[in-house]
Amino acid sequence: MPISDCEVRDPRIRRTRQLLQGALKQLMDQKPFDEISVQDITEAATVNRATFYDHYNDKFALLDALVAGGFHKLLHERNVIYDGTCPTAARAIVLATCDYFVESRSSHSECERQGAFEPLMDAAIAAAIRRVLIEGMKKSGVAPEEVVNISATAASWTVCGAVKEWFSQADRLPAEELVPLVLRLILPSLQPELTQAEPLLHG
Amino acid sequence: MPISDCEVRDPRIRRTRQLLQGALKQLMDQKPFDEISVQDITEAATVNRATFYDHYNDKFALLDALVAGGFHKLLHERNVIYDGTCPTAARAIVLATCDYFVESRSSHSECERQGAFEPLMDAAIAAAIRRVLIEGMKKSGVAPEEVVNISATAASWTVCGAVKEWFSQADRLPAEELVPLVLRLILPSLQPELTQAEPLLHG
DNA sequence: AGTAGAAAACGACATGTGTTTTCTAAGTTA
DNA sequence: TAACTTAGAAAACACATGTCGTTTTCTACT
Repeated sequence: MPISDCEVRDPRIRRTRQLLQGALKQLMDQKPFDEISVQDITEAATVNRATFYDHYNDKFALLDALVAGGFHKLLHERNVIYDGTCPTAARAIVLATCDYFVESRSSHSECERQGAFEPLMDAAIAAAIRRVLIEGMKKSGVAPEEVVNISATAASWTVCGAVKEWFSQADRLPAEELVPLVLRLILPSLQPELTQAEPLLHG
Repeated sequence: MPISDCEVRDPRIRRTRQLLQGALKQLMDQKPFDEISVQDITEAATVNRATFYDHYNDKFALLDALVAGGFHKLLHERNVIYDGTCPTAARAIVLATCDYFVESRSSHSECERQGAFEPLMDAAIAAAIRRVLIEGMKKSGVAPEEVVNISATAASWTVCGAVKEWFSQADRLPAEELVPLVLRLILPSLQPELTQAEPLLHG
């Protein structure tokens, strides 16, 4: 049964997970995710196959951890700290998402034929964005928690969906031009205090 | 090699796929998706296991077809035809999404422990919503195609994400109260013509 | 420094996967 | 209706998956 990733003291655990994630990362540069077996991963990681299952339920869980960790690290490197209001941070988040898509999908050999790969990547990225947004929105405390959660979730999915669509387009705009478009889409989510104020819709 | 689902003449093919989808649907009322094997499905469907692979690459593809088909049918039953502007249709889409989550997740025995199940469901639902939105927005032709695609994708993900979060909450609001909240979130996506007009953001 | 408790390695096992080949039965076209 | 065409059944194959005990190794704490 896998143990939570945060606050792992034992260096062996950190080491093993590092090896597994590194192995998956490396293998994904060579072949698509659904052609990679757990065996391949554990061999490349020089770890016993059974050990894999002490840490992750399946290779999807490993992918999830890899993407979430990588994206979160990317945000951290850029000092992205969302404070609940500032559009600069929102802008940085969108740009980071663009970069992450470009980086991690162009390398991951060719287009994935099918399977559960893309949805999982997307969900992991959205979850990472969501965490950052919720953290920031809670600090500014402009709305009740349920509304914050819904708003942050919606915003994270909006960013992820928009960037995904942008990335899928043959001759896509420069990322800088996508940003204001996306920012406008998520603005209402990031300002939940206005939500109940304006009677924008009728019937 | 699977054949496209639309425009299938041969009744044998329709029958087999119907059986497979029905079997999966039925099995998911009994146990979680990741405990269901292709064998289980084909046995319940009285179809040979090899035949399964003539139609779907794996059980994830079958799930995708099931969800996409089911949700699209739900929208159609309610005569949801998005015309590109009308909030009534948007409202109906949100409500339908709520209902679909409630119906299909509460029955699917317990919470799924892990795996790629939820992301796939979500992606399939979002894709179905996206199709409806794009169809409608293209008719009204208020924006260039790339912008329509990005907007529709973002909106569909927003709806799906918000409803998912709403559904995950312990004591959730009534769906009717969620609707205006979500509508406000997706309004900018549904009105892409305003996108370049207002200088809402600076810095 | 020594020890209790943990995590890792290992081999083995039952089951599931995806594909291939051959054969039959059913649908489609003329 | 007959000839053509193709879906599906059945069985077998190599390989992957997930799980179990057991043994070994290492960490963390006294």
